[in-house]
Amino acid sequence: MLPERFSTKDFDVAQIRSSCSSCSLRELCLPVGLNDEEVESLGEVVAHKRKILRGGYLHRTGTKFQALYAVKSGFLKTCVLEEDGRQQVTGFHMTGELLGLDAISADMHTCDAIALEDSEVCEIPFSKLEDISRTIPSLMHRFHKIMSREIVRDHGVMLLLGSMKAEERLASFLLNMSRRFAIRGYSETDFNLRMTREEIGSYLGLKLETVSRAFSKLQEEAIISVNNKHIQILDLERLKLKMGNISCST
Amino acid sequence: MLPERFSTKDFDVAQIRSSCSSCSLRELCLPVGLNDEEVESLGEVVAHKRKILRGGYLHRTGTKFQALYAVKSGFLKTCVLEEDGRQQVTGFHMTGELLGLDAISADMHTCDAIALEDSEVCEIPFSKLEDISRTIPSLMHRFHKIMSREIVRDHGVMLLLGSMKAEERLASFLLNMSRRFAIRGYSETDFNLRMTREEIGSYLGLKLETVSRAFSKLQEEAIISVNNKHIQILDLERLKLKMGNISCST
DNA sequence: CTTTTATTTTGATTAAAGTCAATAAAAATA
DNA sequence: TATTTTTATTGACTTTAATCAAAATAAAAG
Repeated sequence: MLPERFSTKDFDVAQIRSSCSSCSLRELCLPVGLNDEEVESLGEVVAHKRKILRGGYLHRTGTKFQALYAVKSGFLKTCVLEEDGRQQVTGFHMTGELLGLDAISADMHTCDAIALEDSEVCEIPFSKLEDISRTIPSLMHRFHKIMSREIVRDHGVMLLLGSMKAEERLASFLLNMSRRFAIRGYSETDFNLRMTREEIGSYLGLKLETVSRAFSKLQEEAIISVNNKHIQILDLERLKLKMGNISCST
Repeated sequence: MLPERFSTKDFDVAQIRSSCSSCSLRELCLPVGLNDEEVESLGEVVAHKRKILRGGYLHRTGTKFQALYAVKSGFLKTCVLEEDGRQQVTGFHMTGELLGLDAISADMHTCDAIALEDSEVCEIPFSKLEDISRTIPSLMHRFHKIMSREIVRDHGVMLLLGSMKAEERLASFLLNMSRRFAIRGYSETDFNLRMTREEIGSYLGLKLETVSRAFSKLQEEAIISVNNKHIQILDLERLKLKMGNISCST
């Protein structure tokens, strides 16, 4: 199901040192340049690995917060669900990304995290992470940057939801997916989406029919090619023009 | 311009100990229960105070990140501005709240912060905060909770922008304002908004005319009374019903 | 205090997206 | 493989909010 040009090269350094911190801690560790001793401390932090089958929950709203989760493989969505049935997908999460940051606030998860394909995560007990980050300032700083980046990302989504039209939103979404696949060594112009039109719609603040129509429109214009969940971007530049100069970092 | 029933009682403890950490550090310090020595360390952190006149910038997009800002008094908005002129108000900020969290990510401010009335902030140099939080774990944890809460708040705004109608959005906004005024000792049913209809609209993903119509609608229904920026909530319960069971914590 | 500028309200019209409905296609299950 | 269920597309129509425009009100500046 995954594209084929995936490379684990980036993770080799960590892989040699610690069994579980392999790709899961890429996000948190690699950019800070830890020494062997420091990485060893971290090895203790991420002792536990978890597999979640497609459709399964990594965590549910209201349950006690124990650990952050680093996505080792797979694809997940997070969504907030209100009593009245209103639902909003707040994010899609792929390899190397960190989940559970919202739960620190009230020691309780504020959203559901559901696997959109069989996935693996590493548990990072949060109290341990805080302990260790006291002795490794660069790790603490790195963690702060990750939290901050989530805030910046959310502000980008707010801009999208607050000021963009359906087609612009979809273009923005596709470019974001494209970039994130590219970072992980997959094709930036040819990929399979893991989520349904309804889930895309929820994330983009649109109904599934509107999402479907926007896909069809972009295909008519020969900007993308759509076969169900398989997307090919035929003209990256024109797709970027569609969203009108907005950066695709959301 | 501010409502009159304001009390500084909550801040007295800190005020005795350190001149500037008075109300500015309420958010960050008070709930962690620091001892005198710890508060003294913090006094060094928040040495610098700044006044911003109405319409003035606290910080601008793209400028180097140096410090977080704790609002000591006044009222500010933050907004992201795109090259094509698209603008989105990402938040309104009142006494005791912390600004600049988005800037940690790339060592650069990602939004403008503009005073909507004459305001005072305390600068909290971020590197110092990180240093000190190493020796005061409870402060570090408190800071993590604040960042996490910002993420939760943003998810709430995403839900609002993604799934609520104009009138529901405005009801949600008013209830949020009401709650935040109440926390600070002001009336929860009678207050002056500091922002224009256009700024409310930008925050809620609506045009100013739509915001105005929604105000008029709620007034017609005798749920609120509107006199320009002066709002009276006549029926808090019905206002809550308007937004359909969604919590007003955003 | 008067003039100018900015803000707010309201109406008429247009554009965009939602809703309802039918069909088709894909995926999951028996 | 056949059947059921889920997901996606498309059309017709409705609702919602945006746009355009004018007037009224409030705030700021001279």
